[in-house]
Amino acid sequence: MDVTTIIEPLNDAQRQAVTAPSGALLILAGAGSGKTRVLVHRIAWQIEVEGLSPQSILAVTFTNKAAREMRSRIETLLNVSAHSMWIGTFHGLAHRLLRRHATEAGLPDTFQIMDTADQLRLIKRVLSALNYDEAKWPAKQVLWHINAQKDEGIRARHTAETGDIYQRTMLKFYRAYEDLCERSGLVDFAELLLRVHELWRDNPAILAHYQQRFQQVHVDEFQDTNTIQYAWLRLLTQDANNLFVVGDDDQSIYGWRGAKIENIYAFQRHYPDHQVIKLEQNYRSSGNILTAANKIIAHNSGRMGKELWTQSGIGEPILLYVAFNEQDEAHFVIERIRAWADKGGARNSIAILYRSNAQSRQFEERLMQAAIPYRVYGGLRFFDRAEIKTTLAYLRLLANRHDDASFERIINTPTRGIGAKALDDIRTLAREQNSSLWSAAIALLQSGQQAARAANALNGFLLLIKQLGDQTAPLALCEKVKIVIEKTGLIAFYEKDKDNKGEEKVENLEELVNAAKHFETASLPDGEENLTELDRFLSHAALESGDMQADAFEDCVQLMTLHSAKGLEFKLVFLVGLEEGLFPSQQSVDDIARLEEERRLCYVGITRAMEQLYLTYSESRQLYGRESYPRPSRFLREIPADTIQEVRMRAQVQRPVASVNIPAKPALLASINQFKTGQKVRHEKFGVGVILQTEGEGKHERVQVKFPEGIKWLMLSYAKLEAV
DNA sequence: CTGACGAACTTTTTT
DNA sequence: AGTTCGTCAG
Repeated sequence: MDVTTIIEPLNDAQRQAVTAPSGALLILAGAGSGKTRVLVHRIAWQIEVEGLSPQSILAVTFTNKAAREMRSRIETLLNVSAHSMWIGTFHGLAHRLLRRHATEAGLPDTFQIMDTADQLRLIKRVLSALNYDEAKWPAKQVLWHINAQKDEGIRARHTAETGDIYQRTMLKFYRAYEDLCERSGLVDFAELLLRVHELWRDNPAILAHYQQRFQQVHVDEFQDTNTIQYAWLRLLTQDANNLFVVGDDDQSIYGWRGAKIENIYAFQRHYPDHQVIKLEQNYRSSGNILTAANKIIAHNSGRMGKELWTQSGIGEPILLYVAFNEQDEAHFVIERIRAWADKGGARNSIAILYRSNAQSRQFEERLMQAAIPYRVYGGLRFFDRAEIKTTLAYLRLLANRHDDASFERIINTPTRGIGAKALDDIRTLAREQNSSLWSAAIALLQSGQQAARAANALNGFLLLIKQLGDQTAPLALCEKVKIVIEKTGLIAFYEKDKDNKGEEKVENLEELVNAAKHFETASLPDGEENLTELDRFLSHAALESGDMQADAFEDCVQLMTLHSAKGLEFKLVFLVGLEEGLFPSQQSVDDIARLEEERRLCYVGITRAMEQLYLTYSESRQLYGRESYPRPSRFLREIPADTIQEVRMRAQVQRPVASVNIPAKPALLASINQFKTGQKVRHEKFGVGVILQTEGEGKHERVQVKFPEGIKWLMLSYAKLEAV
């Protein structure tokens, strides 16, 4: 293979990164600077030029999608199968390692992975078993606490029984939860990572084996790694310094779920001989967009420092639209989308980006009205759907009778007359004899203490599972699935459910059979040879919740949160709802660290745009059922004026009734002389109040008024205020 | 076990 | 406002 294919398409900085000698490398890759390309070409370089064998390559990503993309791009570039390379997510790779070394890691061979919903179910069980009131100890909070501990590498046994009641109680939950997981053979997502860390830490021989095997370790989105993930990487590479990480401190937007930007600084301390290479040339956006992005992010402190630039010229100005209300905002956006499409622009090159999911509705309604096809990201994924999870729970119980999370899920789904009472008895007995629910159910039935009807129902369930087990044992995976959905009555259950969703669920179940069939042929066991096909399928389902299929290739306008937009690019981007309290979100405004994360989110949003960026905000917005009059986002002020142009549109939407008869001019005049701090005013809805402060001018002038029911910001040109 | 009513919420999401 | 979740009666 010709080496020029690898280095020819690269710019200087990229080439420097790709061809750097082995060692600790930190690639600071700005948005749109070709970071995946660098990663892919680096790996190709190591194989083709440095002569590394594909087996000695490890590449870690955060999402399955990123892993797939990297693998396929390497295959395209090298024109060989990348099968023998370890490319995957942290969780996927951890899973693989644990399957290989289950015994050393202290896990049963057939351990299964549970997702967050399963985990929550188990925690609820722990809480009720320990007799704690869920109102006072919300399961969600306990889950969060346990995961946070695991992400920091802390086990229950590492924590001393000191501290306040809260700490001690949480510790108690943590301990009980660990016991339950152990007994059920279940492992949550955080546990996968923690276990591998412990496996390597406590088994020098195993660690040495992998240290030797993986001559080069590559990490994508390094700024998103949490404590345990970084600790994992360090164990693997600390002696050889063979760690190649790519990341962007300015695009760290997952601090709230444990990601540590500090890992970037820690990297520089831990690998003293490291080299830093910055990728600052941007191949995505026009000059104005980059200028705005650079200026905004410059307001953050403690950055590594990076300035994006482009050869492609200034481009169109960024356009700002100030809407009366959220309907007007949506209307404006849809008009511009229509204009873009009329000029022949593809709809799937358009994105509407918002801070919170709730904002999508206005846009969906308008798009629907305008008959423009659209797609909202972030819905339920395939393996997360209730009917799918239920079927999987049956399969899991077939694979392992002591899987309590699954047992609970299906014991009465579809309903078979096993009510809360019976389930409670089973739980109590399980607790008393310290056994799984399955064993307890058998014991309960044998004790003969139940009412005839309850005993009958329970017997029916146990029998069903036993029969299914016997019947499906010799069958192929997809036949197993087929039998399960038929014999359990799930199909019949959903067919009866005419509430317009039943039909879809039946289709999904059939799709699951398909997925199983596909899995039989597609999956090559590796590191999982000792597992049954069913076990492997179940792990696959847990680790890969499955992108939403279909629609993806249709020519649709894309609607998504700023978080889901990371890594994507669109010719035309609408960044909407730029208002204080929304973006930055209310919860972030009085904490500098969180505010800076919001700013990075804004940076991410802006840098999604290739050709045209629209920013919008609304002067009034319905929020939690109340009318609010938010101030424009501070981020707007951080964008240089010469890159922005305000769009004036004639009102095509009715103004709110309260303001329809107020001509703009008089309101403006009135605002100059009439209202001052300390003055009393009357509002038709809020009553009499006192002005606390004023701000802005002309159409944008607003006053803060203290009313009996609270303090409000009011837009003078819309709120009908009378002097008292 | 279903359905209805009322209370309590309400940033972001992957594995 | 709209949704979800838990409790209560039937």
